[in-house]
Amino acid sequence: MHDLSHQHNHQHCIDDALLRARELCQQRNLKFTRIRELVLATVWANHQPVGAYTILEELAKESIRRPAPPTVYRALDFLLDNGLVHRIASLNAFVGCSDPGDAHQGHFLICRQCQIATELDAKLINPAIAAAAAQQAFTVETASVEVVGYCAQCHHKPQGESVHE
Amino acid sequence: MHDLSHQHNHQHCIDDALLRARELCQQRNLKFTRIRELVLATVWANHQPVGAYTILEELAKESIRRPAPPTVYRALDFLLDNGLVHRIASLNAFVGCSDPGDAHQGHFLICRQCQIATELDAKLINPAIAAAAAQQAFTVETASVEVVGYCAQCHHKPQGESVHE
DNA sequence: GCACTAATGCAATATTATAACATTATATTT
DNA sequence: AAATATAATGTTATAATATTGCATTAGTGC
Repeated sequence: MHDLSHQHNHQHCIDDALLRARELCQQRNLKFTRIRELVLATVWANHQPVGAYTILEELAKESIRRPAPPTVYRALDFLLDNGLVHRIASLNAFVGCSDPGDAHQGHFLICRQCQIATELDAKLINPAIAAAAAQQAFTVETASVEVVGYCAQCHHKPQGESVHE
Repeated sequence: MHDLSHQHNHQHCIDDALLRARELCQQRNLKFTRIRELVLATVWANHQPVGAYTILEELAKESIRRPAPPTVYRALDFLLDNGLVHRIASLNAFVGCSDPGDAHQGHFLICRQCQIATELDAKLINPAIAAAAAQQAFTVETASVEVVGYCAQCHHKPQGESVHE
């Protein structure tokens, strides 16, 4: 598990994520192109989920002509397909996967205040989902869990400091 | 629990949902207006989640001037606030709540083939979520679970032929 | 080089959702 | 009933998110 406390050497997260992505693509004979790398780096810029159009802004800074939305969405599709990022449907946003390679669904704790999305251990949740689904003879393909609340660092702090409200 | 088998008297679901909504609004001194009723009826037209703009089409059929999007979204907000419908973020769609009154989050099984969304028992899932969140000292406010797969009626059938259309 | 495929560029558009302000309906008080 | 207040709806415009379709470019194998 990674250090998700609010004061951590985040550059390490970014470097680590990019390195693992590079390795994973090499292993699978996939192309980790500049665009894909830039998009992944942007997603990993912090632990807050980031929207496609925010990523687009970042891409624009790095290129002469402003890229169009499909550029971002295609890169995101690639990263999603290869388990390098997760999409958080309730936020229409994307976040780096903390455990790529092992294909899995993202289950997230999302802090209302600092917006940090922490991937939670699927092993604790999936059995409960499997059991509940089995009750209805439902065959699970994918499952996503999105929990909203307050993280340990934020839940004692006053509300007003949030970007949200 | 309600009869969600594929051959059921669905008119009963609709009538029941509308009746309970009417009662709930009366109890809480809320106005169950024509628009809200129409929107709820559309959401309950079947067990498949329905998009806001599809609801808008239905509203258009019932009124002289075509309503604008805010009309639908405001009615949906009302219904969401009062636990009469749930929003399924991964589909940008809305589905009737099978247990209104008891304020709760929707946890859903969504069939890839027939698209029916079945609300699953939160009591089986929430403890697991609570436990996983507690591990990270995270305070849960709301949690949503969206499971995609094949329902009992569909999961042995060949792709492409749904029982209910 | 040539053919093939994957990736990207690019223009247009689709889909989902909200903001801001005007008007109408309902309820409450007088 | 008139006056006021509040909630609901109408209306216009626009924001935010995402996709389609087709052209072009880059890399790969022959």
